[in-house]
Amino acid sequence: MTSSAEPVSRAERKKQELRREIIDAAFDCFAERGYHATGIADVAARLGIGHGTFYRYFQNKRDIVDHVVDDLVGRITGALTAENAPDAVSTLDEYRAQSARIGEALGRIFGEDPRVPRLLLFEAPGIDRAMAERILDLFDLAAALTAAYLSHGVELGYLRADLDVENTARAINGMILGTAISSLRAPEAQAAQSEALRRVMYDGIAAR
Amino acid sequence: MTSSAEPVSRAERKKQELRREIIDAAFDCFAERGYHATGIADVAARLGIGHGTFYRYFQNKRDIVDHVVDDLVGRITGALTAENAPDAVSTLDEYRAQSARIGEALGRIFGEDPRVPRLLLFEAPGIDRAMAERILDLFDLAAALTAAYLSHGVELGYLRADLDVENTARAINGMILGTAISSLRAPEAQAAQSEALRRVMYDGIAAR
Amino acid sequence: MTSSAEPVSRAERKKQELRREIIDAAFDCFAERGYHATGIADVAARLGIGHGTFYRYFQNKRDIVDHVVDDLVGRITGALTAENAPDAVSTLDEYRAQSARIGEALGRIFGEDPRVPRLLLFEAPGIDRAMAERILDLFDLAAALTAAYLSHGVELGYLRADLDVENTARAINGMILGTAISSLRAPEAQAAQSEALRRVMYDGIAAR
Amino acid sequence: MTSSAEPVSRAERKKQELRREIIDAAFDCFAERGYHATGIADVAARLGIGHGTFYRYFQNKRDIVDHVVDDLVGRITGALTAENAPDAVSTLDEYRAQSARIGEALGRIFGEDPRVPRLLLFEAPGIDRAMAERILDLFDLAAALTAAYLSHGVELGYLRADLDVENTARAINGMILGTAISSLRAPEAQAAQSEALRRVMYDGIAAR
DNA sequence: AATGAATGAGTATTCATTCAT
DNA sequence: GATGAATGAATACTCATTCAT
Repeated sequence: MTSSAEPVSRAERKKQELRREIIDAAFDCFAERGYHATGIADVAARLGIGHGTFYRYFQNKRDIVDHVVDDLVGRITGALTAENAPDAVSTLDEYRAQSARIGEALGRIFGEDPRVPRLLLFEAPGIDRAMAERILDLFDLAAALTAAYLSHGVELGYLRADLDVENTARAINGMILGTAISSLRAPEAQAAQSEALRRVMYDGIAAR
Repeated sequence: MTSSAEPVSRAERKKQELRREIIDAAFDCFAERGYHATGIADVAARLGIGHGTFYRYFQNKRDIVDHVVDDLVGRITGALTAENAPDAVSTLDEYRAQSARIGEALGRIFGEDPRVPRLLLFEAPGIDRAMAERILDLFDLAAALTAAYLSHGVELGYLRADLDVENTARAINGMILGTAISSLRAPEAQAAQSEALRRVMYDGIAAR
Repeated sequence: MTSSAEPVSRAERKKQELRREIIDAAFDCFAERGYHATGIADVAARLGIGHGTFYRYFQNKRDIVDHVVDDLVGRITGALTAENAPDAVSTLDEYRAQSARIGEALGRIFGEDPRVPRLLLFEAPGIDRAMAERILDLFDLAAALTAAYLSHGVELGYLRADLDVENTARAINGMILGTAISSLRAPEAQAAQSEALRRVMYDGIAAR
Repeated sequence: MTSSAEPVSRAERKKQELRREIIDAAFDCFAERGYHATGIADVAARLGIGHGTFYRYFQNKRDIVDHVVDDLVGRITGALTAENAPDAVSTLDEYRAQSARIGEALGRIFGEDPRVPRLLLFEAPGIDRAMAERILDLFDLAAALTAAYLSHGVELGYLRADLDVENTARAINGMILGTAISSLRAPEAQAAQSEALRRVMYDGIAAR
């Protein structure tokens, strides 16, 4: 009765905790051994729980990977909202600072843990058509965000007035993607990569 | 014995032909239904051959996908060599023409048949670690080629002298990758994509 | 300790009540969805109790179905004893009246609720050998009762003196069985069925 | 080329043979251990084949039991057609002879191998609703046949003119059913059972 | 050389039962 | 006493691969 008013009892909290742990363990397994090579038993064993327990928390193997991706997508979109939302800045200085923050945030997410790009870019798309579509949705979402960001830059007069924001957004996201993939093999090159990306973006490659 | 000197007898030719057809059929299946969802029986059925026959031409399921990827890699590197090799040009005009040719060729390969990027980027990396490494190798190769191309551009004075060719190459390849992925959903936007890519590359996005 | 002498305390009564409800719920489930398709969780959910609670009242899934069958067998034998016991009548008129009463009673039990024949004839025998034997025991019991009834009829001079009571009893019970099964699909035909059964029984089908 | 005209090659014949053996083995298993207690592996092991082979011949476990039942139904209807068809006789003597033949045939099918009634009456109805319906269909079919047989008897003046053929048919079939069930425990009583059945049928049980 | 019948390793999933709370 | 979270034994089914014909 004391804490019955709170929406979460201790049992409920325990439950959410285990749910979280299962998602994490599944992420580990899928990223390390691959979705198809991972059995539910592997995920359960990693947590030291019975594999029947898994099915108390998730419908089936396909279900968990959706939640794993949800989780990653949440992390990424979290990095691109709030203070980093396209319209959260209004001066050039702020714009530049935001630009740097976004780069850093993405760099941290993708670069710190190579399992993130591995799962999202290498494992997920091959799971099935529905998942491939989810990843494409994610690219579309990212393109829309970047486009909004560019539009804002054009409005501020910071970027070229004739910029094709939509397609340029996709090109820039492609560069970020390339950085993420590079980081799978050469994590140490990430800073230089980001710098190169920024230079291409702002200055192009042509001699003046 | 009579014709053992000749590299290819009629039987041998037949054999090579079927081998080729199996690779193509496997490509079709893998790209359309996915590697794991495709059975050897599906590939054989598409050709109207017995599925036992498959094993007379390829070791196993894993073997064939390697050959499918070989085939695609060959097509891509083919587009980037000969007249499009990094050092095949020596004037700015040639350099620009080559640049356009490469863009066109890649656009054709990736854009004309969405199954190519789908297999190479969405299916292959998730098959297993070895295949993921192959795809990363492919990215490295592409980066090396692009870097050589950029170096040449710098030497010619066409590109910025302080260009970080290695990392810029990866950024540019990332943009190409982004274009290829975009083409999965919006093939009609490809031309505009390429144009945006080129403008970013040569001019950057900043207002002057 | 205080009321250990009394056979039923309030708690004990509660317990018996829930026990009864579990049996009924199990009967419902088994008859509607089938024994194998029914989970203990289904039975518990129907009562709104936790499925762990089930095991405080019954040993296991196999145990409960025994009790469900017990219950039905009790209902049936109840209809065939007391005033309907084979030797409860002594005149032809009483015999006839008893005959009608038995028919009515069985008709009510089997006909009113098709789940009774469904469980007893369709579900139970397939559960396992032991249960099949129980059902055969039930047939034997019914045959013995009917045989006693026929013997009595012979003694009263109401039935043919040369009647093979044992085997005729089984034949008659077979007809009742047939009626019960028919009622699964055509409950409305039950009265006509019973009439036809009686006519065959008493008059045969041959023209005179 | 020699025998390519024949619809069945040796391979095809082999295939049909194994198919037949699987049905028989499944019948054995289902009748002896029960449908649910029987695994596909059991059926395969009984034949000394790999259990994967089973799936080359039947869709799934549910599929095979349908074929087993088909087989039994075929045997039974076979006994009730041709010379035993309701309208295959035209004189009283023939009618009686046919009656005896049918009794004999059914007695042989049900009595010789107790696994037949066990599977059909004890196992099949509890498998699932669809199978229960099949069994009810079988009862309906049998009732229709018996009714036709009785109608014919009425026309011939052999049976009571006021006979309720439909319901009487079901009563009679019930007696046959009773005999079949009895034979599970007392196969030796079958002849006496049949005789009692016939006497009830033709003469009734009442004293004259 | 081609075939496809046979094979069985491998795996996702269910559900009766237990037991700590 | 009641609960339901945890468990893992059990099993149907798939499909890559082999090999006799």
